[in-house]
Amino acid sequence: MRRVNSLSLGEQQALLEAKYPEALAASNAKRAQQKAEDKAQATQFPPLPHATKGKVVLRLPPEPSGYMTIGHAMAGVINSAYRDMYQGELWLRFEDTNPRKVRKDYYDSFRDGYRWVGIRWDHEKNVSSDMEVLYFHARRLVEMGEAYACACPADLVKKLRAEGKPCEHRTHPVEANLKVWEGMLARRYKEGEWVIRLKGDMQGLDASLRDPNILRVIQAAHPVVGTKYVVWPVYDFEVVVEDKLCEVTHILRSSEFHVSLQERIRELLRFPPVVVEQFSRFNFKGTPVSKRLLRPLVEEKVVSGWDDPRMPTIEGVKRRGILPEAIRQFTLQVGYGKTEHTFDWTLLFAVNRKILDPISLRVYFVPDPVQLRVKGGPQKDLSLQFHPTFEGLGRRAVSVPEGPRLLVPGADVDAMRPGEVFRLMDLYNVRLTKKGDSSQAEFVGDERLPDVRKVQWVLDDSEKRDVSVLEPAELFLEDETPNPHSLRVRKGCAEAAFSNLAVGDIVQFPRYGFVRVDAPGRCVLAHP
RNA sequence: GCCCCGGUGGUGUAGUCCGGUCAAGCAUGCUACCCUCUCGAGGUAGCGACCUGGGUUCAAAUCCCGGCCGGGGCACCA
Repeated sequence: MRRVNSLSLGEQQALLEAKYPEALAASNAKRAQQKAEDKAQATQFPPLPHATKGKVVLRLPPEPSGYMTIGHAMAGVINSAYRDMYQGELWLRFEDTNPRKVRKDYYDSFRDGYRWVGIRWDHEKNVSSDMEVLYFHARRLVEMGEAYACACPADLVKKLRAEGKPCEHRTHPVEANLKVWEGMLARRYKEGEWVIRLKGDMQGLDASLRDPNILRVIQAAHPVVGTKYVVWPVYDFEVVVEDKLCEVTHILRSSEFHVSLQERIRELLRFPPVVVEQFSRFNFKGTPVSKRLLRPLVEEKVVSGWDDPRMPTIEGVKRRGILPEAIRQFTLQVGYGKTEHTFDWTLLFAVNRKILDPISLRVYFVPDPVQLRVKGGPQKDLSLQFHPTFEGLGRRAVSVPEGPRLLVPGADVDAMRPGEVFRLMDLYNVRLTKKGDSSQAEFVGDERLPDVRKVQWVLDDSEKRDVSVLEPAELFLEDETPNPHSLRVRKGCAEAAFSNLAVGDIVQFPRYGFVRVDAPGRCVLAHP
C-alpha cells in the first residue's frame, strides 16, 4: 500500500487499469472511449484511387531542417490511415538533400514525433544514402540529351527563364556535358560554377518547366554522410527517383507542389506513374507553421523555445497536454482537401477534452487565491472522489479543522456581495460576511442548496501547494502581428493531493480547466 | 505578371464526379433549459452557410462562362 501511495496518481491509475481491468469495465471511461472509437470509425477517409489491398506503398517525406509540427503529424496520420486501410506499406524517408539545411537532431524530432502520434512505418531511409543511384539516373538524363551542364550565373538563368530564352549551354553536345558532369563529381568545380539542368520547355507557360536546375554543387558537411558528396540533387529530381526506388504507389502530400515537372522527369526516366493526391496545409489560428515566423520568436525569446506550449511543434502541443489520440481523431474528423483552412484550436480542444474527461483526476486548484476564514465551520474528515462519476480513480482524505482558514478564488469573492450564501464544494454552505484582504464567512449548513454559487477551495495550511499555471494563447493576432498577451501566468494554490502528481500527468482543475503538470509546482493549461 | 488549385454558417467538414430525395447533414462555437456538489462531461432545444454575375435546364450548392477573393508554383529550398 505504501508502495502504491508512493506512485504518482497517474501511475496509480495506469496500474489499476492494467491489473484490475474488471474494476473499470463498467466505467464511463470505457464507454466514452468506445463512443469515441465509433465516431472515429464513422469518419473514414474516402477510398484511394487505383488502390488495391496489399499493394499500396506510401511515404512520409520530412525534410529534417526543423522540428516536427502538428501539421506533419496530421499528414502522417492520413498516410498511416491509408496504410492501414489497404494493408500497405509506409516509408519514412528523410529528404535530406540540402546539407546546409539539414541537422542531426531534426531527424530524431520526426522519428520521435511520428512514434508519439502512434504512426508505425515499415521502412526508413535517408535520401542521402542513395546518392550513387541518384547520380546514375542523372547521368542517364545527360546521356539521353535530356539534361545539360550549364555555367550561367544564377541571375542570368533567372532572367533567361523569365524571357523564355535558352542559354548557350543548352545545345552543347552530350560528350561535353558528360565531361562537366564527371568534373562536378570529381570536385573540380566550386559551388555555382556548373549545374545540371533538365531540358524542359523554355517557352512553356508553366515556368517551372523552363529548364530547371536538377543538380548542383554544395560544399558543406552533411550531418549524416559528411563530406562524401559535393553534388546534390534538387528536390523535384530526387523525389522522382526515390519514389521509384521505394516503389511508392500513392503520394499524399500536404503542401502544394507543382507536379508537372516531377511527372516530366518520371516519364523521361521511364518510371511507372504514381497517384498523387495533394491537400492543403493544416493551419491553426494564430499559430503559423512557417519557420520564417517562428524562428524569430525563439531567437528573441518571445517563447521559451521550440517546445513552448504555444508553439505548433510536436513538443509544444505535447507539453500543452494534447493527446496523440486527439490528433489522430481530429485528423480523421476534419479529413483533407484542397480548400485552405485555418482550424480553430477549440476544434482540437473539444476532441482532446472528450478523451481526457473520463480519465482525468479532479484536483482542487484556486487561481488568484484570497483568504477566507469560516466562523463556526465544524470539523470535517472528508473522503473525496478523484472523479465525480468514476470511483475507480480513487479518493483522497482531507481533514478540515473547525473554523478553518481557506483559500478561495479571488474572482469569486469579487463577484459576490456580503451576505451572499455559497457552497464550498464537497464541504458545506457559508455566508460571506466580510470582503477584503482576509475575507470572512460564517457556516450556515451542510445540506445542498439549489442555485447557489459553488466554489472550490484549498486549506490554507502547510500542505497546500503553490502552483503557477501557464495559460497559452495564440502567438499571432490577425495578419502577422505578434500577440503581446500570448502567455499569462496564473498564480494559485492547489490542494495537498497535487503533490502526488508527476510531471506529464494531466488532470482537471474543476472550474478552471484541464492542465498538464509541466514541472514541480508548474502546470500548463491545455484548455477549459 | 504568367501558370495551377480552391471558395458551403464564427470555425471545420458532408454533399459537387453521376443536377431533383439539400428550403442543405454533422462537429465545434454561442444561447436557453435539463442533469451534475465543476465554468468539465452527458442530454434537449435554438442561432447560424451554398463568394458573385450571367448562361444551360422543368429543376443548379451541384454543369458552363466571366468577375471577385484566397492559397500554391514560377529557387543552384524542400
